[in-house]
Amino acid sequence: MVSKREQITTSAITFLSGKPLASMEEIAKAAGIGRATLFRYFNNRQALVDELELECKRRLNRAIAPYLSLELPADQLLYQVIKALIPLGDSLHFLFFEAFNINNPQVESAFQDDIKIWERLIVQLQEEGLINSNLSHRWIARTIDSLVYQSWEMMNSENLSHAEATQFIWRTLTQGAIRSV
Amino acid sequence: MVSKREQITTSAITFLSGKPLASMEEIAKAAGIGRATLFRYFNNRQALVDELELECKRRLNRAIAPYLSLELPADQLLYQVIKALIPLGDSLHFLFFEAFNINNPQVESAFQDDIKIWERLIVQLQEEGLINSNLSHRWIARTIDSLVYQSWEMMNSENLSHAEATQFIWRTLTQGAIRSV
DNA sequence: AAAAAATGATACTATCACGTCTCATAAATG
DNA sequence: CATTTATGAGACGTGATAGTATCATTTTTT
Repeated sequence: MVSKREQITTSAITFLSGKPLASMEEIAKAAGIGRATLFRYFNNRQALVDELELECKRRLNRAIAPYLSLELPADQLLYQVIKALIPLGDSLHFLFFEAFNINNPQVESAFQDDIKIWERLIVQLQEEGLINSNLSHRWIARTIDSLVYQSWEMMNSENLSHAEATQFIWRTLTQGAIRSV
Repeated sequence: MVSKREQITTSAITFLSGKPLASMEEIAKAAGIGRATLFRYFNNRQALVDELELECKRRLNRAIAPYLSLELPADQLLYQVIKALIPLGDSLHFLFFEAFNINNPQVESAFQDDIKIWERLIVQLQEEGLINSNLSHRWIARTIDSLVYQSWEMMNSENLSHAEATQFIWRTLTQGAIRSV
């Protein structure tokens, strides 16, 4: 039994991930409710967006939490995390687009924890000698982000399956995409 | 001697790549002209955006044209193309953002040629046995796009140099970013 | 210097989306 | 069945922006 507020949230994340600049009326319509009702649940657009960002964060945390406690080797951990993120394309796409304008400091601070988890994972990879030492931490972190993001778009527009997406990302990360002579 | 129209175009591409939703007034101000003058050069926003997209396309073509005629091995060709694209971050970033809403069919068809050039390059790579055969053409094309795009953002926000960007992209493409045990 | 063209400022209209409010109706609750 | 609550439709005011039009001023041309 999900609350109506949760229904709206879920619908809005999906809808906004496809049309980030949609009006409140469009968001309401996509959720199957009237515009007035949407404003009854969320005082204004900012309140809605804040809520959506936090919900996305919760989803990401929930998806990867099981693996963080397993004490896996860093590369296996990374593989599991990527695999777990793939089905969360909506949330990730929404966050990527919204990342520019996270205004609410409360929301922003909530994401600091996740950034730390991410950094810790990269450092762990480095300590186990698994990072291509020619590349910087930041580059690697962003490359992973980019590939996950790209997967979502291709899963939407060019029927790429979850399984393929996971494999493509992993192969690209560990083997590269092309061979140089 | 560049025309005023070209000055405006250049300024607008740079400005919009940083603030894609800027108003006409902001675009005018960034170009150092009045809003009215901006509307004298471009009848409406759509006309401006169309022009900017075509200008970006011209820049990309101009940058890579020299290498297309050289009959290089595909991997060297790709390397040169990527290297040539790096300084065009503004144009690429603008196009990435605008890619969603290319409405003008005339503009859209103009980009078909480039897509073909891109596809041809990937096919050439494949024929020379340089593609990781576990990955699809589309995946590889998009991965390259993503990495170039990512470079632009990092060159802007985290003082990544052109040279580093080129090397990071190439290493990531040919070696991957991490090693798996 | 005189004429012509380009420009900036400003006012104006139209549109669109946000956010508020009211009211009639539907749904849930007792 | 009666009451309360939730909802949808729509009116309304507000503010931002697109696009048009005017006019004084600057710049360019001749």
